[in-house]
Amino acid sequence: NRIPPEPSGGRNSAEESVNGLAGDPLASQSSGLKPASEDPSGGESQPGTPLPVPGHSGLSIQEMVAMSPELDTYAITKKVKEVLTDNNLGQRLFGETILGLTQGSVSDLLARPKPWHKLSLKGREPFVRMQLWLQDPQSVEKLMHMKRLEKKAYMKRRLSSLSDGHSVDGALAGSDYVQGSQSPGQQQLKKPRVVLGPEEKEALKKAYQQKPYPSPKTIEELASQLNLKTSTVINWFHNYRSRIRRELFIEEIQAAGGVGPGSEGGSPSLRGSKSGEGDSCDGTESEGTAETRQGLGIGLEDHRGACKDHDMEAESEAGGSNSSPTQLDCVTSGLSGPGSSCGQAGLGLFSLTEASSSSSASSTNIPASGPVRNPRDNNLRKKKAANLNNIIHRLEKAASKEDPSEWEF
DNA sequence: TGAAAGTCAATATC
DNA sequence: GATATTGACTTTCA
Repeated sequence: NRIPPEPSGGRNSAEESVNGLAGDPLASQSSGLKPASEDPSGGESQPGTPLPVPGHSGLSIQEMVAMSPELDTYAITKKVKEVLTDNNLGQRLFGETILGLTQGSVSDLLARPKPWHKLSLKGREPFVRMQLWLQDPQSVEKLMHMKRLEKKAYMKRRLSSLSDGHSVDGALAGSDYVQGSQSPGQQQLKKPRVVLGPEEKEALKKAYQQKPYPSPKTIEELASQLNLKTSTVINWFHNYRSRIRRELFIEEIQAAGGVGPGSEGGSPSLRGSKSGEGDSCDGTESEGTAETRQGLGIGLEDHRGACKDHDMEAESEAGGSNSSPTQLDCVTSGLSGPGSSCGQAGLGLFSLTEASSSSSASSTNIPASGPVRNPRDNNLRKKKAANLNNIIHRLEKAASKEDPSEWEF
């Protein structure tokens, strides 16, 4: 992975920023800006653990990551978002200058940080960088300075392009900063981005519910039925599994009562029909997650194991009957409604696959009687029902096997 | 070696 | 214009 080019020709790569945190020549100007971290040691929601400053300690960022104590990734991202918002600093500038990441990555990282213990060394690096940045009393000043430099450079380009009779965009397009170092010829060779339609996504999600780890044969079939490349289907499954897992981490933190986004009502899993529509691998939703799992003693690793088990079950079931359509038929035909023989695989007592994709409580099959509940309660109920489904399904599976050694939990 | 993790960058959305 | 999403790809890990 490369570090993005420098925006304005200045010394602002992430590496330099980190290594230069202690000794940056930028003068501290009193501007009334909210300091990045008035209390580096951290208040209740503050990123807590102060790190040694690389410039002083002589450590590389990798060494610092390796030596770093456990950091509260949620508190760090929360604080970073706060500082960026308060000072009107963009994710792009922050990402490219401080983290060496692109805007999209920064957005993702800030919105869905993974817990420290789930991160690899490489994954921890941005959080260490953020922590260092927060610790730096001049962090905001430096970034503001960078912003000014960028603006200056932009104005300069605009002026010169105007005098040359070229558009600014044209001038920008020719720079590394905007387009990278590709020549126009290379740009034309670029593959167009595949954008999956809602039907395709729906079919893939249904397929995922039945087989989170599809066999190559299933992938082939899915690809041909959806008219996609097999690599697209493979990528989709990789990405979906990965993103579902991340949603689960968020939920786990929330359930643990941490500083997670839930404390502000911003759980990604509850964002309506976007990424929150994620399903867990065994026919339930991602919402059937930590809270419930913890209560029932099912951890994430167990959950993942269940995915594979379920996959194998689905695999054997799919090819096992001649009298009913295969699961794949059901997935791609969209005929899994009531009365159809489709849509039953992987479901327990409550049918949550389709209905609970909506954030509306009434869309679940959970009885609506009783006192009016707030959305949080409904979500909890959905989670519990979904998890119950999962357990019941596996119990049923287990019970259907004569040899106890074949029971799968 | 396959799956997960991490990231880019095009595109969508606000 | 800034931020969010997501398909594709590379790197890391078990």
